[in-house]
Amino acid sequence: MENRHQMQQQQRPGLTLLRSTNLNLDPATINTGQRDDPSVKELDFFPSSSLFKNTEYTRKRVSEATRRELQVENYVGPNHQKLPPATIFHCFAEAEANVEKNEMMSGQHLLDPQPCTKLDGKVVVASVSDDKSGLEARPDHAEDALEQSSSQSLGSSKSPKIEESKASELPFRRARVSVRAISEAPMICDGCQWRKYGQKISKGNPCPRAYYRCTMAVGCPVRKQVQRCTEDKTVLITTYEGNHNHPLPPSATVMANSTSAAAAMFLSSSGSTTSNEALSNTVGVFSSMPYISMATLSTSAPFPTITLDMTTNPMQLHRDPSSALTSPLPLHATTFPQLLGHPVIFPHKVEHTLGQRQPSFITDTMSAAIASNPNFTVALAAAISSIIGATRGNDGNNNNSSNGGSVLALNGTSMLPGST
DNA sequence: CGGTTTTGACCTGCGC
DNA sequence: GCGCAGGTCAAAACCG
Repeated sequence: MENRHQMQQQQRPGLTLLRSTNLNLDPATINTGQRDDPSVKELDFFPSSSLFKNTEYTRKRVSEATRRELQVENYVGPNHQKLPPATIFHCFAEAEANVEKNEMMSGQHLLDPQPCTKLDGKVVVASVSDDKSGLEARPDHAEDALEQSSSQSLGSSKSPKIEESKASELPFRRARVSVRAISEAPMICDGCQWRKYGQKISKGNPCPRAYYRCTMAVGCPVRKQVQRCTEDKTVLITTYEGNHNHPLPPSATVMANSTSAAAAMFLSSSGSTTSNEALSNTVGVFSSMPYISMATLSTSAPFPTITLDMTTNPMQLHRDPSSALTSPLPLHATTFPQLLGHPVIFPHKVEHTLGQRQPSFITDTMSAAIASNPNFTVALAAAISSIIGATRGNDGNNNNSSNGGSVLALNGTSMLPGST
């Protein structure tokens, strides 16, 4: 029996190791804005990295109008502190420097090619399947983390002893991020390429659960489960697990960042706080993600799971009308553009602009930078997240520090670098 | 023909 | 130890 299983493992590559080509992403699945929009500009976003040396990447167009929609929501640390303006400025300066650096390097892509963001030698990993210290993984350990994630996903193929020792080291072997969204489509389009490898009817739910594996890169450990909600068939529950080992297209990055931000906040909190605090902190993150109305955390499951509920009204659930930062704002029904391709409908969206909450000297800078260069938002997010990483390092000693981390919501989307 | 989906069998973990 | 349920494998069928 055991021998048979080992044979299965050895024979597996023939099926699971797939193409290095055929990465022609369906244009409909990429958030390119209005394709006929005259303001649409063309830009490269894929690297010529070794990973994709033999792949074909098409030039994708990104709507200028879509980019202008990017909004800086607010700056909230794990303890709900506002980020000091000086720190924000530092982030912008760093972001600008990185944008310039990236753009000067010919042949370099405009977006970070790695699932973790490198900043001046420091790597900040926002990972769904990460260990206790994973949010500040060292560069030379980034691959180890991925390897670990991968091996954990395929746990049965590893020796029980290794599994055991790893499990004993890690308070949570891995976390999952579950996204609830209203969709008529069989699967939400998150910009990644998936291969279905199984389907199962689980107990208590007549709707089958489908299992998908990311096929955008060989050996990518990311998996997801898709299932319809028993109570409401229009609600699609997508559960992500693992860490991409390849660059993501912008449309995928948005979702990946959002989910990784959730997991990252939870995991970082869980390392040094109680689960209640972790939950509190994690939920706090999503006060800056208007399209995510509810973030719940389940630690009763084998793996801690964060559920991002995009199906209900955020203001009714989590906004505190007495707070200046969370005062009621005009709402309107909208779709979430980053997930378009299939109509994923989010009931409400906070609508306000940069200047409403921040001192003008900051917001003007932000507006100009964001509007003029989409790369800036990416670099800015990376810079801010690097500060988060630094802050996390001090969390143990300084839980009430006013230099808390930050979450940057762009167009209602966390831009914390990382991946699902 | 190569990649994807289907689907029955199998493995593993967990509760009793 | 046994049964159950979730998760995965992999051969066959399907598809473009």
